[in-house]
Amino acid sequence: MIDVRLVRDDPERVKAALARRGVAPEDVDAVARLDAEHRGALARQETLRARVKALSREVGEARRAGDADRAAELADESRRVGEEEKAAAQEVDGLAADLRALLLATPNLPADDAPDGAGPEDNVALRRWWPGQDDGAPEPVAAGHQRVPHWEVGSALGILDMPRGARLAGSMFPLYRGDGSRLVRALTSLALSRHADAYEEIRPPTLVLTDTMVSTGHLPKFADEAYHIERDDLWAIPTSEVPLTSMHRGEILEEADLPVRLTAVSQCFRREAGAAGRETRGLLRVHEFEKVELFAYATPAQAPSLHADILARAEGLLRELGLPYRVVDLCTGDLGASAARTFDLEVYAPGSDQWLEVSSVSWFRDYQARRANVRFRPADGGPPVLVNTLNGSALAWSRVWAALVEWGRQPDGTVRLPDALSPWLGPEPTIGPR
RNA sequence: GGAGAGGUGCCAGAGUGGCCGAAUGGGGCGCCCUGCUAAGGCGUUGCACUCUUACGGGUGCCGUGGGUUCAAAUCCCACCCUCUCCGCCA
Repeated sequence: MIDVRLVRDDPERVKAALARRGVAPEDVDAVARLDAEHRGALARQETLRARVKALSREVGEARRAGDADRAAELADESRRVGEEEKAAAQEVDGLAADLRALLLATPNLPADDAPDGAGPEDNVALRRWWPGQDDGAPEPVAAGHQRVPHWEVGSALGILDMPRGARLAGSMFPLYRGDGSRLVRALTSLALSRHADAYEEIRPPTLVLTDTMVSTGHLPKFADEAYHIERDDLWAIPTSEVPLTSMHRGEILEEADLPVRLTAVSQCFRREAGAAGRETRGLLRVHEFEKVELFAYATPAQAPSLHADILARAEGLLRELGLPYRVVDLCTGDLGASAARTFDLEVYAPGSDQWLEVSSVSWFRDYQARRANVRFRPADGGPPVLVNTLNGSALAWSRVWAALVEWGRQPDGTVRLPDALSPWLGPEPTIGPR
């Protein structure tokens, strides 16, 4: 949620910033108008309320003084004012709800240095990396034996069983088997151990309350994208960013304790409503996947270096895994609603012949913290200030799994995996036919 | 799931429907005293919204949400959470 005060004090700046991501200026005007109406109504209601309280106090005083007539008279007047106050309060509540709904639907202001653009086609590819690049190796060209999509490799080796996953849960719910399953586990272990130096490991709940989903901005706008368990009114998290953002919800942290750095592994659930066809084969797009997340609560001053740290760690893992990737700076038109700046990491998968998004590293400024009400008390003792939140995947395993299997496929059909996974899969890890 | 107890400020812990944003103690912070330390003395100690150029006001918050009342931490209802016992269970 953006700061309504900013709309109040500098509407032109908000309009200019939001125009970069396609929000009409009238929408900002509507917020400003509703805010003014709300405050006017609030002032009226509070004045009436103060009058009721003053009269009530006088009733008590008159009673104690033994003046029953005077007391009855004052009580009558207080009742009358109370009726007015009740009506005024209703108006205030209505306006407040409207204002909140509008603010929740308003996206974050993009960072000044986020590139302008209307959609994915305007994203800026910042850099590419591939194994051996530093030593002058040319960008790799996939050989014929690597041009086999992972769903074919997976079923040939018996490590990925999409048909049986579909039997259990419907399409787009993968079922990993044998070494395929071990590979997922190894990737999680690798990532968590790499982040353990600075990030506290968390195992959050996978099902959360509505408030928790609202804090990150996943509700109310993207309700169709999430699985909802109606009977208990719980939501399946689309990413552990959701529970991590709410971990300190409503708290006032000490500046000395910042940054708070967290890492978590969780299952992630996405309905992917409307998605079907070529883009969804195999593991390209699934309803459930496992992901290791990096997350930080920070002061505004700390935020940029943490954004860089999370990105560097995600890239570091891809380099260890030897997967060619590119870093994409999302343009204002493609930025998620809550984010001010986002870098996507995309891995090239030769068999699927696609760049696959395996991480999204975002800086939210105080947009999420305002919803979640997470603040810190400055070391100099001033009033509490909203924290900044940042997060990024490091990494999402379904697509990494796909890319590893495709790049690793040998002419004989076996799959050679990176040595970084040896601690969990043994020396020179290779997946052969069962 | 059943029975019982309880949820008050940073912590502990009082609280009769009006004089309670809340006693008291501890902690924190500031000052004083003491050569230093300990002890002691004095003071101070929430968050949010809102009005005002400012000084300074107003409103809300005693688990959450409703209700009763001229007036609610205090009475009523619902829900949530914690604890104890029982049941069930990986």
